[in-house]
Amino acid sequence: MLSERRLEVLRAIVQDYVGTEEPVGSKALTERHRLGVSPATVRNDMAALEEEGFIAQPHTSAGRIPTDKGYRLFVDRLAGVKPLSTPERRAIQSFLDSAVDLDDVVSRTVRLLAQLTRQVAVVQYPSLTRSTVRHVELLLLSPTRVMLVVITDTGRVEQRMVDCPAPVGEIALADLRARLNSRVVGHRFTDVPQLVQDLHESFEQGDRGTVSTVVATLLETLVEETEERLMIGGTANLTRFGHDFPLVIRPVLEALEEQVVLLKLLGEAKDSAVTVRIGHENAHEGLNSTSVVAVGYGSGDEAVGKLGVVGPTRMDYPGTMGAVRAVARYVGQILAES
Amino acid sequence: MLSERRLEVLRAIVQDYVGTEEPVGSKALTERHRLGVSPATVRNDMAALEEEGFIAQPHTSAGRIPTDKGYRLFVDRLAGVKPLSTPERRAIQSFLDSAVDLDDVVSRTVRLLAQLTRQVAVVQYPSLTRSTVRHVELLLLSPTRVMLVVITDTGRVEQRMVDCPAPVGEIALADLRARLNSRVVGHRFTDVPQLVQDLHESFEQGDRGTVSTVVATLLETLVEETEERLMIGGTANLTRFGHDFPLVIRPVLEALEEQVVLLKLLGEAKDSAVTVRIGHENAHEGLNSTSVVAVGYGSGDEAVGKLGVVGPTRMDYPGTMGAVRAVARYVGQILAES
DNA sequence: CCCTGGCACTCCATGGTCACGAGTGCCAGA
DNA sequence: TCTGGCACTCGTGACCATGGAGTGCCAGGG
Repeated sequence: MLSERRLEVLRAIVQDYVGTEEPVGSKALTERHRLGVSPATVRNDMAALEEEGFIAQPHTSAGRIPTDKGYRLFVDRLAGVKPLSTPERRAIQSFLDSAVDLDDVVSRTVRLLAQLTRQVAVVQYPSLTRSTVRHVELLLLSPTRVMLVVITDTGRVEQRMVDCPAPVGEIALADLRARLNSRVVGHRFTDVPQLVQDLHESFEQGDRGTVSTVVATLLETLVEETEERLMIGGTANLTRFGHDFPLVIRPVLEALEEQVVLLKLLGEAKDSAVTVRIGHENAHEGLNSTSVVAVGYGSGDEAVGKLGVVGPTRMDYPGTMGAVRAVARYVGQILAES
Repeated sequence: MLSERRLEVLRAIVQDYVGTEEPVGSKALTERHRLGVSPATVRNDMAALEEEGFIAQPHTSAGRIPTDKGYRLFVDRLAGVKPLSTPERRAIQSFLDSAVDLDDVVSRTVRLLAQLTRQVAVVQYPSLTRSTVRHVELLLLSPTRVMLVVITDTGRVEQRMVDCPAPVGEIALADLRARLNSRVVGHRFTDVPQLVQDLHESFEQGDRGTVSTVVATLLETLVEETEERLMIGGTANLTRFGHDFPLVIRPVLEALEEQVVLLKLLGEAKDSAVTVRIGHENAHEGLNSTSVVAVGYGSGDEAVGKLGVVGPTRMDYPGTMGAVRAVARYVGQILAES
């Protein structure tokens, strides 16, 4: 067990190192923090902390640097989440309020997060897996060409062209439209497949091909729509990684271009609380020297998406967590309103 | 006027420097290239080339490095466009052929360009300024809520919700739909505003508010749709910038995040021929140590969009130009087919 | 007139030495 | 259990010497 003071020393080390980006020694520590003990005592504490693996020295006779484990302890037990100032909150709100559509909300959120945290921001588009169908529309563009439009309860609209195997008339189409709607309206995307499974059976032989094609396209559209997309920004902040950054930055950039990796990363975050993954806690190798701070956002109690930032393990955790949490809240509000 | 041999020397310098990334001296040049003259002669030529501003030396008694002006001459007069190999072409084609929709085409193109050139790729979405309206659909979702759907001749579909100032009936809506279509179908986006200008006048007083709202939303949609968007990729290749890259990379990353800057950059490219902007020829300051190779792509003779790459001025121009040109061609083909 | 070999000069890069200072570990004493 | 003191370790930066690559210039030859 670590004594109270040793934890205090660890906290001081983390804070100083985050600020100066340089290994911190016992003397400097006692000068910058009111620990009430001498450097020699701090040295003993440091030795103990190193023994436990919370800090390390780059080389003998250099100051100490927090390890991933040290940051973990710091985040879990020593640091709170630093709330944003009132002006900051106001700025966030007004910036997000002026968004005109979903794309705009997401892109503004990314820029906001990047600017607030001075790190790389990642925002997942709101997931539609829980969306329901509000209306399905079919338009006859030519005898064998139908446009399929799906409207969701979130106000999102998707459309697709359908080439029919045989000419189709307005009347048959109206019939299909009506039956389709009566079956799927109000239901979740995920339930649609079984709801329309045997729809073609209730049609005449001649129209079955068309019905099947339309239904298939509808299912395709819904599946594709629930695919998760995301937006990133603030990559210029990667230059803040530190001196050795040429080596670090490449795998990070590569990881950032792999949407799959990022989605997995965000997916690991809990919905409700800010989740922090530090250094090697990240499964992806290229991100071993970065930390990911993420949280879910949503209009109600359920998260409809996640957002977060990627930065050096040496980051201001309380501030970053505060910013991420605040942005997630406001995004949730905005989405609930629209 | 520069003699033939001096141009040959410049070409050799550019080629060597691009390959080695180190200042090239007279002796090394004569060894690696069959110039048929001695180092001393080359030195004289170099002095002349330096006098004219085509090359420079980082410090006295170091080798020479091409200047922006030197690269310019190289691109204009000394280097051809290196065509891709047949396997490369085949790979491009099959990779692009498997794209399923427009977004996919663009994203595949970006990845392709980045991989082929090993540089940062930028692809502009096909512009819709020349598109025409194929069909306008209005759907009554609730008494005061109408969905507006616009279908373009390129198969693209856009939709928007309209909140009407007063309840509207199916009949009035059908009327509006018919008149709207008869006016705008087949016309270009840019012509639509004046075509629908006085449309509301032919409606009864009670419906005019709705008509105006719908028309306004239609115009909004078309304007927004013609807004230019783009996609970038391969930012990990920024690490190939060279030793001094920490200083160079930040402004480049910043510029890449500014869509406006990039659009302007691409906009400066000619439609039909591969355009190269070298170093300080780029208006944007952050890109003063980069070169931009861009070209328009299109399904017919007209360009519907542009694409290109951003890389260090020290780049393989013939190869890059070849790749950019080839990709643009195939993208044009793909778009023409769909 | 142009090319060539020779020569002196410049300057960067490399590597070695050295002193300094920050930081540590340990120990004896309060 | 804390503290002050002390010896020790190492990385850093300054300084210097050396080597080598490259240049500019000049005189001589085709």
